[in-house]
Amino acid sequence: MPDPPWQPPRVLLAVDLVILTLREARLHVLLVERGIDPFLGALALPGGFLCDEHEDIEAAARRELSEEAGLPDVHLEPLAVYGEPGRDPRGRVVSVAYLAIAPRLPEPVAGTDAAGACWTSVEHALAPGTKLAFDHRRILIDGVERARIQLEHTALATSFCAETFTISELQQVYEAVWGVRLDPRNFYRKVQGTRGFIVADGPMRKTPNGRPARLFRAGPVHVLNPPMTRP
Amino acid sequence: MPDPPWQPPRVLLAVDLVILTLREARLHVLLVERGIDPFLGALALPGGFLCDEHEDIEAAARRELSEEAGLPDVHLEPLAVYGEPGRDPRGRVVSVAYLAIAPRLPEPVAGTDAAGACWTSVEHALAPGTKLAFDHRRILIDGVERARIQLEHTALATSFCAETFTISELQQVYEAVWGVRLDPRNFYRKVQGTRGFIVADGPMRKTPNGRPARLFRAGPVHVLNPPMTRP
DNA sequence: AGGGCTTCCTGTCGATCTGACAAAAAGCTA
DNA sequence: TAGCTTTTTGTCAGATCGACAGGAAGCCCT
Repeated sequence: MPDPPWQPPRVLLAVDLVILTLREARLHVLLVERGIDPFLGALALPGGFLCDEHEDIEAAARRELSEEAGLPDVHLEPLAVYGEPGRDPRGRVVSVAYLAIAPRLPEPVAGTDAAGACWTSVEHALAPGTKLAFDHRRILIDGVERARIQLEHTALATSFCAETFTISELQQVYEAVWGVRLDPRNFYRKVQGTRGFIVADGPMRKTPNGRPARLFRAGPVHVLNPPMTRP
Repeated sequence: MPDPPWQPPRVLLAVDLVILTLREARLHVLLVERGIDPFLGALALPGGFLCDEHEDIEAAARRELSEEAGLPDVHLEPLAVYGEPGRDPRGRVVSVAYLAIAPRLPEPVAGTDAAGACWTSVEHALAPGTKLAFDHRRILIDGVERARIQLEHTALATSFCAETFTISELQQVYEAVWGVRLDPRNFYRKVQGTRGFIVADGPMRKTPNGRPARLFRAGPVHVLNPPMTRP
């Protein structure tokens, strides 16, 4: 059968980043104001196209992470693919979304490439009145839900914290991401009972207000056994 | 700044399917023998390129599911993206993998498009001597692991069963996918205690051997609360 | 008909985990 | 030193889980 040389279609490949952090005990996401044509001026997740045909997708995500947010070394994991035909008016664009978790940072962002990059509370970013470019609202919802699930089964929460942290700081991570209040005593017992989750960091202490707290750092294990269960 | 009209690179988009079922109480995956150039004659997961630029990715997965396996209506969910630059010798191919679960079928496959499609036990497909095309070994490993996790938290196990099933049939699903032996009495108690997982299907019974068993069908809920825990 | 076999279903029991508290310990401030 | 805050250590009842006993309900065989 002399088939005509049918060629499969080619698509544009993009990466989008859901970069989450904690600011003032609330979950925030990094949004940029778009400076080019589609959705110009609207808020969007950081991201961009593959720079050349030989660039690895995760490498592209790390490049955007560094270019647009100045965050070289943070937790990064694939989230999902978004390739609905009509999602980008420029043509067929398939986007690979990544979830990135950054510890609390002093100033919004420094040395960025995008016009205006700013931390926005997830509550505000997902409020009915806020418009996000493309299907970034859906991507953000999926990213937050993924973070919530990962907090249950993995040690992701330590990625929100600095190198050393107290147990109540870790608890604030869970409370902010899950959007619930937890009992400090039960949380203390649970976290201490999950071997390998956190390890004591010398007898050092810290003095915010009240009794000084012990300092810990991330433990060796990544999957929590038993898992943390949200109410 | 007069930027030269830089164009982002275009890539080929493919879908690959990890289609799992149960045969003789063991987990099987559908593999096809490749009939064209790269990895000709080798075993591979069913899949193919997007047929045109406007086809939805999940629609393409359903199309392949129907063309190569003759399975129109089965559980289908996105698995992951595989886009490493060197994974396909023909050029830059990014593949979206899907996980499909089919109930036990009488004959291997009927009315297929691919040359030789056959159910292979996952144990054999992942044995050290078996070679799979591209990075399909990695995709299969990820698919099986995903199925194991989904069995814990969702009612996916009912997708392996016929419309009505006994509790011990459901238990065989868990044992085959998890690769463990479970206590029938504790399994019975656990499944019955998870409300919405399975619902009784009349007082009907079945007679394989031994005392007749009650028949059930899939319940309304998809996420299990509490989850099933593997040992 | 009755014994033996298989599988299904119902319970029991101790160990463990969880959620809701009490209360002591250790700092600061007034 | 009293009062306040936050951390840390316990306590205790209820829920859950793994291991097991044993009855119930069919079949097969003699």
